[in-house]
Amino acid sequence: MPELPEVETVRRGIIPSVIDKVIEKAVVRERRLRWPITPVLGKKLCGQHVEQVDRRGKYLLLKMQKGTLLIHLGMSGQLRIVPSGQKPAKHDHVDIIFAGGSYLLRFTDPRRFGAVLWVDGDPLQHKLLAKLGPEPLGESFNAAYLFKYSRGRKVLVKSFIMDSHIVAGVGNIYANEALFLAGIHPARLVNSLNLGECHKLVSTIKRVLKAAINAGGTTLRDFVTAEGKPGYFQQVLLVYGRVGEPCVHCGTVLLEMRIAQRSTVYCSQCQN
DNA sequence: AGGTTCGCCTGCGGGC
DNA sequence: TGCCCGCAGGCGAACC
Repeated sequence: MPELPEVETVRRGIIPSVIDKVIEKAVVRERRLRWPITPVLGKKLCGQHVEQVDRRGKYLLLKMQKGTLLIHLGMSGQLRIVPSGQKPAKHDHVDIIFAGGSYLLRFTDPRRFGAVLWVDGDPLQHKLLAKLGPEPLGESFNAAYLFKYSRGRKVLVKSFIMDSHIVAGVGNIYANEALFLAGIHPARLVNSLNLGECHKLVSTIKRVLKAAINAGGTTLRDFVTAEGKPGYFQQVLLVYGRVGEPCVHCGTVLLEMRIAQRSTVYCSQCQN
């Protein structure tokens, strides 16, 4: 599952190949994604070129002259640059073909939780983006912000930091990791965090995301880069996927619980 | 309105 | 070997 660092890695990876390249056509083989791909996608893209590739949370924004292609990789999505001759495989749903190019941009997504949407006008006003919280790596996501918006909220801290309306793009893996590093139990009511704990949590969220981006988006088993290379898969995860194994800090066996139906791994000794 | 659960999907691993 | 089952989960929609 691509998390924010993986999406950022993809963004950086495709930039050199897509910027200023004129799009000849789009080939859509399967339009049933999270939302159906518009039948006019090809018409919208034809003759345009990508001016800029931005990211908002886990959404990629390919900005063109007449609008923006909004892409989400969902659980199993990939966005790769592949040679023009490469035949599409089973779950290769969309190809974006450049005029006279020797390669194309291919969207693949076995589970089809992802999305490929055309947006006319300002993409930030699009309903999927308009209500997103601040970027986790941005300055506006800070201790004061987390403290302020958590007051009076009766929700678990893990659910809170995974709420995209609070902060955009913190997924399950990094929520687990950040809470461990912050020494905060995932099932704490967010309202019970003091300002110091908010500070600690904000800084660990930023730290784990930055470290993963610097490592090239490597934490996921099935992640592939824009070049189609698998991630380096360094062992950087301290709690996620390590239930039953010893805590790297104190040696206590890590426990698992379900929070909002998502796997939550923590150290009962280090996280309070 | 805040909080919780649902549903969309396929691949994979384990049990038999 | 092959089938069945459960699990994985981002996130908007629907529900309470």
